[in-house]
Amino acid sequence: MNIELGKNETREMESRIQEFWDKNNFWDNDVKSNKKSFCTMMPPPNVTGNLHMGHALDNVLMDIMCRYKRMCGFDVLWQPGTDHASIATQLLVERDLSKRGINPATLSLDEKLDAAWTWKKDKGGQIMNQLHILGVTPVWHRERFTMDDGLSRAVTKLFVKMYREGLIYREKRLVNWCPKQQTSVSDLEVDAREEHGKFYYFNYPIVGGGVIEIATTRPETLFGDQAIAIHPDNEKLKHLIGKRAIIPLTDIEIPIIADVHADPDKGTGAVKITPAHDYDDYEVGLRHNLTPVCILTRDAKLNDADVVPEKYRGMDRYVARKAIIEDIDAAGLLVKIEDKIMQIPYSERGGVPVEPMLTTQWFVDAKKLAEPVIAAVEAGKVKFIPEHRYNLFMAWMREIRPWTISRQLWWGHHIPAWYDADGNVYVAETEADAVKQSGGKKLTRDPDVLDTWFSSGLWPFSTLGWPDDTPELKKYYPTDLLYTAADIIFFWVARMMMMGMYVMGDIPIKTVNFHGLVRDARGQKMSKTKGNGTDPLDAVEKFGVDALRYWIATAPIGTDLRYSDDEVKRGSKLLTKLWNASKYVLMNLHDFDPKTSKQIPVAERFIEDRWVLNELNKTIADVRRNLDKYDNFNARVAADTFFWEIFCDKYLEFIKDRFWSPEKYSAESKLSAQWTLFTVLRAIIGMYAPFIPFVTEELWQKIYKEFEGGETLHLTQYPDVNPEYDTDVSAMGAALEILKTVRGLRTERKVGNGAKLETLTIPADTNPELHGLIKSAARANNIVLGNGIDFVVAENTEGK
RNA sequence: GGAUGUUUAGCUCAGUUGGCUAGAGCAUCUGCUUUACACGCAGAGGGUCAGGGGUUCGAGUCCCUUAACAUCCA
Repeated sequence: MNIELGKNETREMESRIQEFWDKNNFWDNDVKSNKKSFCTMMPPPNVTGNLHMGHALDNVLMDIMCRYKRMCGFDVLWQPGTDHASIATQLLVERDLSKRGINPATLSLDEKLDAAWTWKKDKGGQIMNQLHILGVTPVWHRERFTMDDGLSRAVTKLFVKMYREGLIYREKRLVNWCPKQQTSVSDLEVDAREEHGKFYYFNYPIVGGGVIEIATTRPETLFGDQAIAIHPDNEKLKHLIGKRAIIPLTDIEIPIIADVHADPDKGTGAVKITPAHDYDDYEVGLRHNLTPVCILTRDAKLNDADVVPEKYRGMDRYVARKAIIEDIDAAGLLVKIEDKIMQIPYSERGGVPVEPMLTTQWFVDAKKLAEPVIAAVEAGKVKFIPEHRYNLFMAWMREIRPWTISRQLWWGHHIPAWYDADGNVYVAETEADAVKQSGGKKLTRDPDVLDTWFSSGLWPFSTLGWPDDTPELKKYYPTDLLYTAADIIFFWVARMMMMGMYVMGDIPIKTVNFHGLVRDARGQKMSKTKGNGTDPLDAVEKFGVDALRYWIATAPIGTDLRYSDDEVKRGSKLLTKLWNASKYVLMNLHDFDPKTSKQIPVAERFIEDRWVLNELNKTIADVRRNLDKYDNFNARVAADTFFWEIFCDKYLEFIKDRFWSPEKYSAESKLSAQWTLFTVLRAIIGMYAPFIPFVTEELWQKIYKEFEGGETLHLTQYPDVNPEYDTDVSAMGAALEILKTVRGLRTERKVGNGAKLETLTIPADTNPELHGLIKSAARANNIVLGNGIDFVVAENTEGK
């Protein structure tokens, strides 16, 4: 073999290899093959998004597994695609329009949609191109978008089906309302933030004399009050139950009622009940037949309801709060104001506190959908990694509430419902169907769109062709594995589970692997506002894709990962080491040819040869065992330990003398080492292939392709345990011990590692098979058998 | 307030079902231009495994408890 490895020009090499892969569609699935399938779904990123470390983490971890499975002979389908991301995209498009001097509010729906599709066309490919750079191997030509025709058809079809089966319904009730975006949002899109607020105590005059003191954090809603509640067992106040109180600043009378909601130990023990503006109060209202009266506009200003005095109409909720308190004070009704730490629910996207708002929305009966999921997960059909996520998932599933799916937005899947002039609703897959249902009336379409997670919940089967009955669905559903960050366990994973069970009758994913967050070197969350984020592509420019991937493969299960350039440099070091080791192996194979050189049976090879093969076997078993349970971290550690410590630091050193001074050894000494080098290096390259696919491909192309045939390393068999390599190498332990002791003595006696030893004394009972190895590895001219270990340094070290 | 997780070397983390002297990388120190690699090699120092209690022949690992931190839910 006459192969020389030059300098490794990482980025040049990586783009060359990427181009080679791109030309060949190596990663295509084959639905017709008889191979066992391995299927996974790419969590669809926002179509207009930019690649960040989180995406890099998901996709590289997934890629390691897909490459591994492919090399294990699976028919791998990794389904890529992007999400329309409803509100997130809509905000970007509107911002872009405004920047160009166009007020989005003045555009028609069609004009806005045009703008969004144009934007999608321009920016939509970007994140996929960025992912591509990471060398990941989804089946690219199968890329889907949640608003594709096929996927949209799935959404419509399912909506109609669920409506007909009573799982989707339309109802007027309190929902989380974002006054900024002026849309409903689901419970999940609300974040509680701790804030310093105030607890206001003031009096309501009682009809017939006296006052009742209440405490509230939201005085501005008082015009919507429908009652004051007192706990029925409240000894101090229960005599007031049945009387009527007057809302301050008005002459409106409301009843004082008995309800357990009024905690005698909180505040004053009496609470104002505002059914249209508080979830608990809404429930109280239902119990007591109170009418919810809404006193806020869609942008959270006091409205024109009869109960709202003229003065406060049009005031923002917080302006009104201040004004009302001042006026209550002026009226002599204010008792006191206390500081209070409060949890304020904020709209995730809008960035302002949400308002419980009485509106008509579409809901999914999540409780019903959750039942079969809970049963399936309890039956062990879904594996969570790490396991403790099981509890989190199940707790949420068991307490799931109705899912608000309508959004007052324009970008997304428009709800397939139409109304006639009387407000009757017709749900149908097409407008024509709806008209038919109505008996030919003139209908208008529901203006709302669906929560983006409604369509992404269908992802595991809509991308496989549902609602059509496709061979892909039969073969690849349920999918095998999902890597994702824990923060979308409810948003996405739970919704996929519910939709999957409902539509397909089976869970959509067998194993869900949650990884941690990527943090900066100091452990801070990466965020745009802090500016401490690292663009994965910057890291690629600095260190190369393989180095970044190697770093990602150090992600221990379920814990956060800290990014720093130094960490990624470790990847570079490993790559350089692999390159140099390969270079060295090739130097020693220049007079070797696997096609013609004489075979040396493993049993006849030198003990160090048999030892390294034996260690290789153990390592391969270890790596495979870990990869089989999706543990990339321990797989990589096992490969590293073998490659660096066993192969490079020990084996390559042990055999040097056999190459430099062949005359001292048997005729087959060199061949024995050459065969061993040739096979072990191949196994190392194979083992590392899923982790660092570029450099391993390059090495394979240069060294092994001509002997093995085939086109790419990544479609060869993953290294497997070879029973022939399991020979008795137990004697080797003694040699390693002796050599370690000698090195220790060298340090102790300040004898450099390069210095020759005149004589080396080793224990008399040392296995003779080891003498040659010990002599050469310890750089000793003579071996003497004696008691313990000692040496005499050669006077004038020769060969210097 | 509830739930879960974390706490092991200066730093970042491993440590499988309880079992030889608790490991790695980085950092530190010492030596080495040994003909693949100084992005390297050979060594060294550094840990009361968060604190306390318990089970056991034996506990970083199992149980109880306390504390700090993190995340999720309310």
